[in-house]
Amino acid sequence: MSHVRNVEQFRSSLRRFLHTKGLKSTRQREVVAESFLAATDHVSADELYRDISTQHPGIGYATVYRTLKLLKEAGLAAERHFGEGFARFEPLEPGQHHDHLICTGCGAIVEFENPDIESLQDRVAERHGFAIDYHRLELYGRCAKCRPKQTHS
Amino acid sequence: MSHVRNVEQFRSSLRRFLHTKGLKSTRQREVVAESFLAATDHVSADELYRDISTQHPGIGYATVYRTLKLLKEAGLAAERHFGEGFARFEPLEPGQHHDHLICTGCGAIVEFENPDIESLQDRVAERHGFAIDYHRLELYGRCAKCRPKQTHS
DNA sequence: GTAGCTGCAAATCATTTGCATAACC
DNA sequence: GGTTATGCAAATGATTTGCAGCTAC
Repeated sequence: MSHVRNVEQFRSSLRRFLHTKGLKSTRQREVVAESFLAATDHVSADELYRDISTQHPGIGYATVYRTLKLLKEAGLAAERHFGEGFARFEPLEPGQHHDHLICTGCGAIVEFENPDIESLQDRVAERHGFAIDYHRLELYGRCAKCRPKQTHS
Repeated sequence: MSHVRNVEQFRSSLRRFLHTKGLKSTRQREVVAESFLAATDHVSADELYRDISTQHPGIGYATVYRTLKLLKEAGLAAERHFGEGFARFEPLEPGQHHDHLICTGCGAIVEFENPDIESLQDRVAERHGFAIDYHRLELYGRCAKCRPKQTHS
């Protein structure tokens, strides 16, 4: 889903963000951003760090965390918590949003979008006087492969 | 919403659970369970510990955590993460479920239920071959009080 | 009795931060 | 050239665990 992405565009978005904020565009930040995009979606900071380490042993844990935080601020990454005790991150296509189906058997994560659900959410929020900025919807269950076979007996 | 609850029923559910598992019903576990029910919904372990401390200075942090874990296993408590860096817990009415509206201004948490959203979720899951066990839906935004006043200019 | 608990302190794990040095603009 | 970034190591904060003594069954 988010794999079809314009790397160049992502890179320049980041540069623009850094420039606007008076921050510097460094080799490390480019490397982290690049690896982040190249990685499977929903990497943890640790996974990303390890990925990077193989090619760039110099880059430290702290830099990975610091860069991920910047990417979030730039609106280029989203932080997710799937109840594993640590965070996972995914690249964000500007203006795009999706929710997740998580298989409690094999850990597979499937992304989906559903406008009908979203408009119902808006209606609920409105009813309570809220103005929604963002939301989180996760469905936990068993994927087709992990589903226990039907008991026919 | 979950404040109207039968304390006696909760207590006996816990006892039954402990007994089935060959675990013991102790004074501390009763105290923690009691305070948990008495507390405002969505307490953190820390808040609960402090609550308890005032009446029962002997009970330690570890016991609070351990009992909360038991309550989860017993299906009597749900653990929630609202992005604060720690967990919040709420008593669970058997078979009842609800979602949350969270104000990013004042931290207010409002519970809601919406069957229409739930059935759409089921349909989405089905389409992907998933069998849903549970889900999590959180809407983040500003409540009526915290909403910036409309800019009319 | 004895397996299962408790309380404390120490351990763990993810994430953050202080600081001296190094890199961008 | 001065400000901001990096990399390490140490700090933090939430949660867990080891262990010696205590308690329920």
